[in-house]
Amino acid sequence: MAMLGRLKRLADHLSEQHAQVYKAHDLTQASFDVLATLRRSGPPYSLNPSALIAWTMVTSGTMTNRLDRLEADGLIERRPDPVDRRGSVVALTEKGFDLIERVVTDHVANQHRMLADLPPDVREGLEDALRLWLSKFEPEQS
Amino acid sequence: MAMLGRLKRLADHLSEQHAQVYKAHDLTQASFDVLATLRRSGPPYSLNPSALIAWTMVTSGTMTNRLDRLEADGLIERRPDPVDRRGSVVALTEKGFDLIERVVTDHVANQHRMLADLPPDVREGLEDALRLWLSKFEPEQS
DNA sequence: CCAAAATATCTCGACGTCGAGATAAACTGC
DNA sequence: GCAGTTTATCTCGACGTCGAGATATTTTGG
Repeated sequence: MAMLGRLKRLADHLSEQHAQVYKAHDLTQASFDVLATLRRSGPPYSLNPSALIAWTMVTSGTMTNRLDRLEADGLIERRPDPVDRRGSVVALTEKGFDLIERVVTDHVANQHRMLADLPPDVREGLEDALRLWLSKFEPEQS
Repeated sequence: MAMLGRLKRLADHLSEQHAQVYKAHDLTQASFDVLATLRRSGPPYSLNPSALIAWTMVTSGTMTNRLDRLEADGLIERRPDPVDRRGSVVALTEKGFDLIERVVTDHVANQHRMLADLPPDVREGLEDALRLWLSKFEPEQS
């Protein structure tokens, strides 16, 4: 019973920790997600909005809004898609790339720090339990 | 590493499950929290906004907004506080009380259903791990 | 080829949240 | 008593999200 509350509160605390890292670089979870997705896609660090929507699992309205802000901040660029005039291609600018490199470094360090709070055996048990429970909601991965 | 993502996704799925119950009664997590807090306070099912703010851990602006909606829906009433003219007293209306009774019933059943997905031994391990980890963020309870 | 269906993206209004700042009333210390 | 501080609540603007509904373009089936 109380476990559900604890799980949620813990997740909230962890998100808050993450948010602090983003904030130190003037980003939010939302903007980090987009930039990190572009970075993860590898050179030339560009994807169309549809792909970003699929990866980040937000609605198109939300993505438009995110891209508007990132573009205004000069972190991404929207270019016309050469092969589909309905669409566009979103690419990291140099400024955006440099920023996300730095943020990811901090982000990863932060994740290690968070996990370091947990003894290895507890962590393994937790890992297994989460995987099992999550499988009830996300049947298969690959 | 991936564990942090799983934890968050699991928490999101569970929240989503909760949200479905609320939605079936035309409530949101936000409005449920307020009504449930009032109900939990026992007769006469009333608290002032400050107390609600403390229990639900939201800002005063958020609480004003929540109360406005709940009042418009006739689920709560705002009465002047007889002993402090700065404040007011928020009370469940009969309609609000009847509603939250029903929702809580469903909510509890839903929680049991969610936990039933988990074998008892896994659950105990998870419980302990969560408690331990959470204690790093919430040092003491009582 | 073309009409109909599908797709890519944007627009817009509603909601929920925060946080800074207003307002009014109640306390506090002389 | 009263000036200064604290407290209770509300207001307001910014942000982020969703979802329904444009709009433009591409794809599909005959």
